[in-house]
Amino acid sequence: MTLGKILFTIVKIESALGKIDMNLKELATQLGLSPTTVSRALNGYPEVNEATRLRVMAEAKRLNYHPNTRAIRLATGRAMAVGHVIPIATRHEIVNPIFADFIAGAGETYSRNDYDMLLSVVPDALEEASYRSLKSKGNVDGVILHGPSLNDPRIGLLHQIGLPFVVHGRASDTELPYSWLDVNNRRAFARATDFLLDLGHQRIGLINGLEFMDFAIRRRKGYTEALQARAIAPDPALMFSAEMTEDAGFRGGAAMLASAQPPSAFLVASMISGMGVRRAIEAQGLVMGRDVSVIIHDDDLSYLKNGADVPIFTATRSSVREAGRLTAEMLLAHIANPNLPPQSRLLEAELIIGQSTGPAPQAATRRAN
Amino acid sequence: MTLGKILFTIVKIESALGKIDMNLKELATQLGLSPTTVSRALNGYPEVNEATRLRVMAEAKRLNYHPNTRAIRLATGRAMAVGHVIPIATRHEIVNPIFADFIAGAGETYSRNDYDMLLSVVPDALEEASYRSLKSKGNVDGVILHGPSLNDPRIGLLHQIGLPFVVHGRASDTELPYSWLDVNNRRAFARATDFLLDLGHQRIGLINGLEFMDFAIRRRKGYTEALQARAIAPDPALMFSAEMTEDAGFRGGAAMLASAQPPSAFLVASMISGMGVRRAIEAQGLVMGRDVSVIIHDDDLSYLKNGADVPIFTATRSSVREAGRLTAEMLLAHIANPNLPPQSRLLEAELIIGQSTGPAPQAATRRAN
DNA sequence: AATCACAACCAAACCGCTTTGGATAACGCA
DNA sequence: TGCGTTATCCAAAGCGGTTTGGTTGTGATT
Repeated sequence: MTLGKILFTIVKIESALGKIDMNLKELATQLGLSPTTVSRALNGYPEVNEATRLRVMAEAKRLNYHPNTRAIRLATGRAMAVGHVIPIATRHEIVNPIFADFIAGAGETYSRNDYDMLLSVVPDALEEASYRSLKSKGNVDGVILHGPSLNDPRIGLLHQIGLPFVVHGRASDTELPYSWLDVNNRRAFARATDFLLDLGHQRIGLINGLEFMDFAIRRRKGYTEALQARAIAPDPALMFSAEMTEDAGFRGGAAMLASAQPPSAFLVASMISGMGVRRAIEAQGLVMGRDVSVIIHDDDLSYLKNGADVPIFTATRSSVREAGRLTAEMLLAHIANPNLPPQSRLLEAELIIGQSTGPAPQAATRRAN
Repeated sequence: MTLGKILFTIVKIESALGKIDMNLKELATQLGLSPTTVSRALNGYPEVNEATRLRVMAEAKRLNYHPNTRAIRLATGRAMAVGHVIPIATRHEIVNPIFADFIAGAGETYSRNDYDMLLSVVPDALEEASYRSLKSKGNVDGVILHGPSLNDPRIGLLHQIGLPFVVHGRASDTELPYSWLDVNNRRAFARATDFLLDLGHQRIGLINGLEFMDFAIRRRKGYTEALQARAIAPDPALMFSAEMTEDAGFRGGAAMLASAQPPSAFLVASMISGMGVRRAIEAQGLVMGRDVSVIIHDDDLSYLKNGADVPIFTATRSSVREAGRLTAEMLLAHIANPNLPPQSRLLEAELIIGQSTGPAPQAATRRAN
């Protein structure tokens, strides 16, 4: 018998002894009280003598009593859980680092409020069924909707099945009222564009996310509006849209740089695609920040910091983790009070100046003219 | 009244009418049967006439009956859920894209088996309490342990509280038996080192993950063993250990390249740190794959593909998403049969040849001698 | 014809908590 | 002294399923 096995056995015995799993009835018996009173004592109801309450709580702690969540849920009809449905396959972009950070933020809120977070990873085609079953089986009290598209059908669906929800982002063109939290993507990209224009850049490439996603639409709008405000006609050759991967960033950037009238600056949808754009710039033998400027949108991911003290990229920054925290709080408020009218919250991104931007080089300016 | 409000109202009314929420008893009454028989019919028990079963199932579908999960859980004592505890703050490296892909894979398995996935995001200090409450409150039937460290205390804890679990990775020096699934990190890095040595590289830098993590320890072991097998003494100046971020990859790579005896090749822990290393190489005016070779470990992340057809990086590749699927399957097997002895599974990484490696340049070879 | 096995179904207990609707005793006040 | 309050506590009925321990009717067996 190895040491491992011996330890294992000891642990087994210990845990067997300790496994008298306490329940309300047992605890009540031990205390010489009724389950009713014990339940009320523990849940802070007023009709319990304060001395009794203290005695109950002490005994509960001593006997290591923890109410069975399953029973509470059945009795109260609440799930004490929030769902996040993640469709995979075609919309796989959702399994991305941005999503991970959002989840981490939301999870913090749930933990603080004793809510569980349920993640459903389902094939695209089953997404609707997934929401329905979440509701009808009573698994969750509400959900957070991720990655809304232009006129997202899920909003109508959730309304219809009566499941409280908050959208992370917005869905343009949707008539139904709903709660949402979003970053002011339009303004962020307009400001970034303005910043580049102020530096003298005339040809600015847009490396956008997929443009059936609402946030990407708004970013393009901010970009084009800022250009038009200075009487510059947006050039379709300077607009690229794809998933926000390193590879896509590279391809989009490389294609534009190879064209007859290359841009002298880029506006990029994410840190990761920004790294691809940088690679494309360097592959041309150019230097980012000197020959070509880049501004990214920085979701302030915990593992993908935009540099330590000095940011690598000039960026429009907004913490997606914080967004997760706040969105979850909004949802919990709606769950606590179902009559709450739809709420919304628009976060502003801050413009961070890093090393990736500089005045438009003369050569580039000449080329542009 | 806006169109939105009208639509909203219509939807409200519709959903109010449709909300007769069916339950077992109701369904049984409609069918003229007892709840017992209906339950058995739906759950596939043999003591039900086949014709009756079909009638029950048809009626259940017609009336849109879905059993209440909370009730099932209470009645059966099973949670039908698996937990993943994610500590934040100091060990925040866990909220990383690799984790996200693992979760996506595990989630697929859960969905297929009608299990829920519970994510608990808790502050470091509360991690132990979190496991205990998951168990005592009966929220989950088992958990998956992430990111094991050298002699991970959580393994003893889970044994003690009697919660079924499977470890993603391994914990060296742990005496207790436990189930795990891991990539053969030692062999992967040994093979990669061999490959570089075969190309003539003599000085190979290691850009490793944090070395209190088990996988990082094994990778270093593979690296040093391969060197020693060719009578090359590992040089501490060529070993760097940090979180697997782009920035850390850059710093580690830059420092080594700036030294008196720079490496002609790097072995890097992840795609992301690899991108940092590439930046460091290019910052020196060198070309990756020609002047300096790089091999990364590629977790085959869905959003961070290592190039399209031709891999950017030569890499040791192993899909972490697939690992998630398999680990979850192992756990479900243990939950289904608690007497199952500990299982383990070691996945081999494949060596992918990309554009980031080439023969050691003469200059580098001379410098190394 | 009596017995038995078996197929098909059901009543009621149970899971562990919450909550409704009292019950009891002490207290306050006319 | 009598009665309404108030403070405490409790029995029992849910919540919506599963499961135990039957019951009933029918055809086969002897």
